Amino acid sequence: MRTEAREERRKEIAAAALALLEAHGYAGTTMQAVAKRAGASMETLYNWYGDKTGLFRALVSHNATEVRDMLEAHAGDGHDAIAVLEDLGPRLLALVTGETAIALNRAAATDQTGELGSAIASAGRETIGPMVEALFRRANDAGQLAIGDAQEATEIYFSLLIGDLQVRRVIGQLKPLTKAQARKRSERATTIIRRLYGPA
Amino acid sequence: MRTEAREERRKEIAAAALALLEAHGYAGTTMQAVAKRAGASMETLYNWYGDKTGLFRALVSHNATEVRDMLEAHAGDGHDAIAVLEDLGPRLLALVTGETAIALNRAAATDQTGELGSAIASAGRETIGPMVEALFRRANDAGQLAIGDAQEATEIYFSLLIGDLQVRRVIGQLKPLTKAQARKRSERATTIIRRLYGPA
DNA sequence: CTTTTGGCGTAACGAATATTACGGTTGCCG
DNA sequence: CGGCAACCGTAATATTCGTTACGCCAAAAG
Repeated sequence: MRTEAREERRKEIAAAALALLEAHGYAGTTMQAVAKRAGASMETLYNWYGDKTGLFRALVSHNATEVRDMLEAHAGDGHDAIAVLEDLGPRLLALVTGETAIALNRAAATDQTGELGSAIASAGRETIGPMVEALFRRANDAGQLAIGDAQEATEIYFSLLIGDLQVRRVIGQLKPLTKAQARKRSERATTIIRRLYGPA
Repeated sequence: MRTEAREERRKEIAAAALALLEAHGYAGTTMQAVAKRAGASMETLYNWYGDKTGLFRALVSHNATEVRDMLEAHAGDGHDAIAVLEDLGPRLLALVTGETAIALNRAAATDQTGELGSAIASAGRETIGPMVEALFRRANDAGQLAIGDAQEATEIYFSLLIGDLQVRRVIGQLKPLTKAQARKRSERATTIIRRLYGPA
């Protein structure tokens, strides 16, 4: 199989596994079902991914790079860091509370090894975090905000933006946010950040 | 079996199930293991709880009332609502990020029916929430804080206090908080609340 | 064109476990 | 003092997957 076709097949398998994961959860997603839906064989699944955990680990990191690419495309380099933040907020919310992210978090919740959790965390903490932190630094340098500790500001911003939405989604107590809800919540977060760090 | 002894046995079963849940997760906790550890029979388990989900549903609501009682004992009626909040903060954090709560949330994450999630949410949203909301109202009436919308203030407070700690605990990416960490985080939340709502 | 590699579809294997069944025992109740 | 209802300990039962094995085919390699 040419590398190109193989890459294509990987995406098909990932898509199949993800769809099943979102629909039936980790335990409810069987290798057979993934194989059937992807039009792949069990042999391929096990040769490529080792075991079930490996398949979903690949899923998580695949998804993580997608998220990163998507965000970097919108991290913007405009002069107005706050405007970028206001654009980024609803986008981030949609991502972290979307079906895909929630399904992956649910899977990680049942994974005793913690590997899935690590993969998820590295996408969030180590990729998205620094991106927002850089934004705050720029806002500080531009005199838009007076930020002492950019890392703490980032933590506070995420707390305000996301809060407990993810857990509530994970335990099935919250429907996906509408665009309006996401925008409102994002606005609240930026408003508070402005009040906390706004220049005197 | 006398009602008293039966109540005792219920507690033993709950304790056994909870211990196993914390150690091995929902899927890893078998009914056999619960029976053995509790010194109960399978027959009793199924007669009393119906099925495995029923057992854990009972566990959640049992735990919820315990949490509520524990908090109500400390909700205090002192004049200084903020002082009460500062005492409550670390306690709340310890609860929601503790082994028990996290294990129950993990279980709810795998429960397709959403029943476990509902039980958890009703403990949080419908019990703890109003309790804190009342505190804010009192602080407002006492002139300590100038709060327009007590419900929104509560949401913001919880976001700042808890943030994404629970998800991170659930996916195994965070160890239980030390007392010092909990205190620090609680202080940050109250400080910000004061800056947002402090009287002019 | 022949060989070989990789992959498909399906079936078989084994282990795990939710749920049910049952014989024996204990303690309440009339 | 019997009888009965509840409960214990343990053993089936039946099903569900993760994982492995295999026969066949297509396409890449030489």
